[in-house]
Amino acid sequence: MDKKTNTFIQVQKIVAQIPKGKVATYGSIAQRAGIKDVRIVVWSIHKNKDPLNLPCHRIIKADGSLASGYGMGGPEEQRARLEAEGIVFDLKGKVDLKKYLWSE
DNA sequence: TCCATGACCGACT
DNA sequence: AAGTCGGCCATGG
Repeated sequence: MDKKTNTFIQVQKIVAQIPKGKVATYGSIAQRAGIKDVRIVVWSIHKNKDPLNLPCHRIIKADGSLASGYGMGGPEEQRARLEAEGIVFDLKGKVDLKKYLWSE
């Protein structure tokens, strides 16, 4: 419960604030969290055991493509969840970051 | 305590 | 255009 939780909370709080129908990239979250490395964000989410409070399916890569290694049934599961929220994928299987990227 | 790894991103060649 | 490398934070063995 020391600094590890501190960083964890940063990411958790930000991710939890992602509005429905929007997506965020690792880099954006890292920047918002004040972290200089996206790895911390990755670690926080990947190590997270509570996906209910952390919509990791809304987190994608900077290219607009879905993250790999999704441990919930594969990218198709993630895509289905995003589509259910109104996110549309192009023919390349990517998300239109210009429209769906969560920017405040 | 040191070494290696991680659901990534950006810049450079 | 595509491949390579560094970044710099935390975890696990």
